[in-house]
Amino acid sequence: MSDRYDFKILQEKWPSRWSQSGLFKTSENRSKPKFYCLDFFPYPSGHGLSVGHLRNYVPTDVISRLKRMQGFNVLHPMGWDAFGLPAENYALKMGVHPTDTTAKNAANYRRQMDLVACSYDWDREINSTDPEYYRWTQWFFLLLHKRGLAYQAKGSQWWCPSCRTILANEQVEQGLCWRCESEVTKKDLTQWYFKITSYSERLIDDLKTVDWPENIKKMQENWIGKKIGAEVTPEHPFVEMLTHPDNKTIVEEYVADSKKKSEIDRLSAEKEKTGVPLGSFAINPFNDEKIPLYIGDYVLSSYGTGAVMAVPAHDERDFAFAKKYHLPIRQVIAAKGDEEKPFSEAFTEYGVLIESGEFSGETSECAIQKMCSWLEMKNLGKRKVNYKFRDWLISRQRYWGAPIPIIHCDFCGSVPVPEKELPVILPKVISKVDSWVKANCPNCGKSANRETDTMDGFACSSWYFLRFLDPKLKSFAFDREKASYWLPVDLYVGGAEHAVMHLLYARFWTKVMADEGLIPFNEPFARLRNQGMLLASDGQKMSKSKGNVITPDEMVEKFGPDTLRAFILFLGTFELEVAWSDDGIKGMHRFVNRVFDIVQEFPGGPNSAEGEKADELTRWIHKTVKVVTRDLESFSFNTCLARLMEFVNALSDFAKDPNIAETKLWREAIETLLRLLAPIAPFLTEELWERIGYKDSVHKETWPTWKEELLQENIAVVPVQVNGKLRDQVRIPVNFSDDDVRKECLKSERIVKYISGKTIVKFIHIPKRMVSFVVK
RNA sequence: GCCGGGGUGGUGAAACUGGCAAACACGUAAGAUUCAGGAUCUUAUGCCUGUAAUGGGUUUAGGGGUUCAAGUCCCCUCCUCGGCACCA
Repeated sequence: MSDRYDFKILQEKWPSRWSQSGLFKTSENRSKPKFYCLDFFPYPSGHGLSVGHLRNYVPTDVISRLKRMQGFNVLHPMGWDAFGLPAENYALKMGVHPTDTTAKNAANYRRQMDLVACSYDWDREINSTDPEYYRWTQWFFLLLHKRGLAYQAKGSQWWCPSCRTILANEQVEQGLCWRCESEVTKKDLTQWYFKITSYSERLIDDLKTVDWPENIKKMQENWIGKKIGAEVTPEHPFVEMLTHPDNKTIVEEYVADSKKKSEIDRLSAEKEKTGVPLGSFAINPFNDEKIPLYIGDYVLSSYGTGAVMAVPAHDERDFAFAKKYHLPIRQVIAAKGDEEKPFSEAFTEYGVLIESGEFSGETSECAIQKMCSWLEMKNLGKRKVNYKFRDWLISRQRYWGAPIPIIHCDFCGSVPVPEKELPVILPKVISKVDSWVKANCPNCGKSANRETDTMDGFACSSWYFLRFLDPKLKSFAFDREKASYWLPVDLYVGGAEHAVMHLLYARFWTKVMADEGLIPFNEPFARLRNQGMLLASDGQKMSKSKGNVITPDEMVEKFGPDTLRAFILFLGTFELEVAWSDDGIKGMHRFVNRVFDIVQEFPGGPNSAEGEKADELTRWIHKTVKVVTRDLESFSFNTCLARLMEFVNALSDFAKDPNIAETKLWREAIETLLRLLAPIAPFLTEELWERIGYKDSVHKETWPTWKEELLQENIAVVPVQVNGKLRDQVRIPVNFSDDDVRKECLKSERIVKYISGKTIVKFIHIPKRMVSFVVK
């Protein structure tokens, strides 16, 4: 047997043994506590995985392995969110059916995940494009429909010309399509929506109950955009109704004109605001004054009622508009104490009301409340909560998706496909096939047409975490009893780019399921963490077109899976973006080899170790167990590796001493090292575990624990400051009183040098940390 | 504009409730080994200064403050990345 670390031999040797013993199969042994560790549902792209993806999959794998060793029942599954455009476009271009591309790509992902030893339970692999999967996506559509949460409406919506489909609001980022980054335009179409807005309150409130990164919670909150104001009758001024006959022509021209302008122009904040008078007036209920009505392009039709009371003196946009059209600008709020100050631009801050009748003198905050109450009292209006949030548009004008299970009947309207007829299976051919579209109305039996739009892919990922519990179950989407055991997901890891898409949609579906009584929880993901992006060594994003992609395949070939895994963890702070380093991975390879050599060369012996050095090694063992455990649990993978490196550096020193290296204590040290390293470097540790004499797998070992009392030292080396400057380090027994410490410090010449001839004004002693003299 | 994250050596980064700034690596330099290259090992490495030692000074974007003590807390300014953006 080779006495060098040869990862290629280990890669041959171990995987078959592991799969034979079923090491990573999830057990349903309910006597253990459970841990559900999940990755975001990946789309298996034709490019395969890059090392960047491993920043997601390696940490979750390490945590899963840690939790297994800690005695948890771990569910760590993987599956494929495989509906989507690339496969469809590829099919159109190359004539290969998406089913085949999808299967091929998924198999490749799985091969690469195996390559880096991800310990998924592959018996639970799922694929959203499998009819046995999407039948349940369709079932959930029907559930939403039944509960009045799915509806059709015509409206102006985002259209991506490159993807040739409508998108939901969340899927447009800075005017660009989230997937292909094309500029989006608007289009009017009748579309299916899910009424996610009726869950706005709960989607905000329940954020308090989850352990998620603050910024993701904030993004969701901002996206929902709750705001309280007053709504004053009339509630909806339709343009035609309110247009005075004399102004009809110019208003119509204006509306036609605005429609021609591109979305980009209309959205620009700097653009000059335009509008035309309707020729009619509204009455301000507060002072009975006539207010001219205008139609303008800077008021959003989709927010609130689509009509606003302009306040030119206190809003920059209204100010600009009023100036342009010579409308009166009346100041009613002033800065406190500055009420007489002349006024030349919009004053948008809160202040004190002036010239506002009975409300004059009130602060803005109070006035808002009082004026709302005043309106409500007089029955002229009421407090109103508004949200920026829009309903989720789910129709996609694409082939490769889950068909919306609806039949359009001329007589009965849109009729849901009966549950027992699910799944509505996609036609084999990528085009509208008459024989597929034609169907009988489930209601009246007359001939009717199927809905040809498919569902947004985010529908598939809104419930997939339930399917893993029992992926082959025929009778329902998931096993309800298992759901109450396994869920919610204990740890969920993926990229921050899904902050307001997938994560919001999945939360919404979960709440609907809870309302239906299907599940006993309201939030699907208890703890969420986002990995940072991995850039190429040139600091740019890895992309095929730039030719800077690094694959796990080439790195495993060069350094093996253990080194690659450890390096991915060591590379940088988990949440932050970091650039790949070719030199860095060599350093990690050195470390892995050092571990191999030291364990191999010094397997320990029967002697017992005594004395100061033995105590020191004992402290090292316990301290390392403590910090490594803490670091893994807090996602500080980089410092975790640093601790393990320090430990190995220290062991290298200890090994030089035969009074240590041939003892049982040394044996304990290397066994502890192997256990701690097992989740990170599964091949290396398994091989060494065998070589030091164990028959069974290191991955079945229990996670080491530490004894707090064994990491205490009797003597602490404490820094001593004089007037804030470090002057010496003094060895102080930990049980010394403040006075003893003071005396001990004053024995140091280096300290006395700075104190002599002066008086000690203050003496501070923080045990084991710091001594500080203040002298004058 | 608003919201959120950042700014620490040549590089990636550490630093728990304020308590030795720069752990752990990479890189670099010198030495050992080697026919050579590579690999490995040892030592040094924030900056300035130096009488060379157990020396002195200085340093966490910039400025001010609180404190015996500040990367960490408070105030102001600058830069940067991400999200939202005519939401009245």
